[in-house]
Amino acid sequence: MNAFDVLGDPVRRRILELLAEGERRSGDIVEDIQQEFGITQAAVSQHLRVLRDSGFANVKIDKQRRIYSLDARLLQEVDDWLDRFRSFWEPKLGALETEIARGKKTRKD
Amino acid sequence: MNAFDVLGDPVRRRILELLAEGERRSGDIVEDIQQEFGITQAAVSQHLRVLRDSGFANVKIDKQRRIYSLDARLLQEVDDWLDRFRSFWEPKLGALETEIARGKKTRKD
DNA sequence: TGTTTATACAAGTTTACACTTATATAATTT
DNA sequence: AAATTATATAAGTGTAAACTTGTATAAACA
Repeated sequence: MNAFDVLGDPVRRRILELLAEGERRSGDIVEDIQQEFGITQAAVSQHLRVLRDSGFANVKIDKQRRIYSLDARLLQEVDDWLDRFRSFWEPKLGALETEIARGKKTRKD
Repeated sequence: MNAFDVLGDPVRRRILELLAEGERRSGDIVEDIQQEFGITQAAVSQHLRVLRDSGFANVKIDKQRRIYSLDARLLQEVDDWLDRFRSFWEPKLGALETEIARGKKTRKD
């Protein structure tokens, strides 16, 4: 599943938003998502699997808990893809200004 | 179809990339996409429809030609959504610097 | 040790969507 | 006017994916 397909699902986007605030136990995520979307624990778990498999999230096992955290690399790739469209909405800046400001990886880090 | 779902398809992403370079006739797009993806004219036309309907593209009729152009607003929305994740890859900047550089619509323009 | 808690996985169902071929519509050319 | 070109639409099909219910696994607790 490509990054955009993963992001296509509102539940997964919400999970990523939650993870943007920090690590979270699977159960907590399940709770939040059930509140908002009314789906089962199994369904949430499957979304978490997609996020793991696609590279958007990492898991740490702590006894019988699973601690999920965000892996932002694919989101950054999305951000990079958007570069070619930015001229449509960003004011034109000097090259240096832009580079400084956007923290562009001039050297692929 | 939400913005991310629209972007989930590689053919549609490619069409948007083409449109980022400027307006294009349907037929030209069809040609390019057929080269790259080997799908029929009908399939490309359907993708163009999705792009129209979802708000990613506008069409101008010129005799029997359809001239497609990019509507970047939804892409900007995606960009805005990414804001909450940027701290994961962007160096921390002063607030003013950031605002200047990213062309933030502090005043909804 | 038996029950509960935390989580994942399996199997089945439904629906959406990315295609295909075939056809429609309208402008253009011969 | 007939044939061709440019494009869209219609109808049908296969597949993927988002769910469901039910079960497995492993740790925690009583």
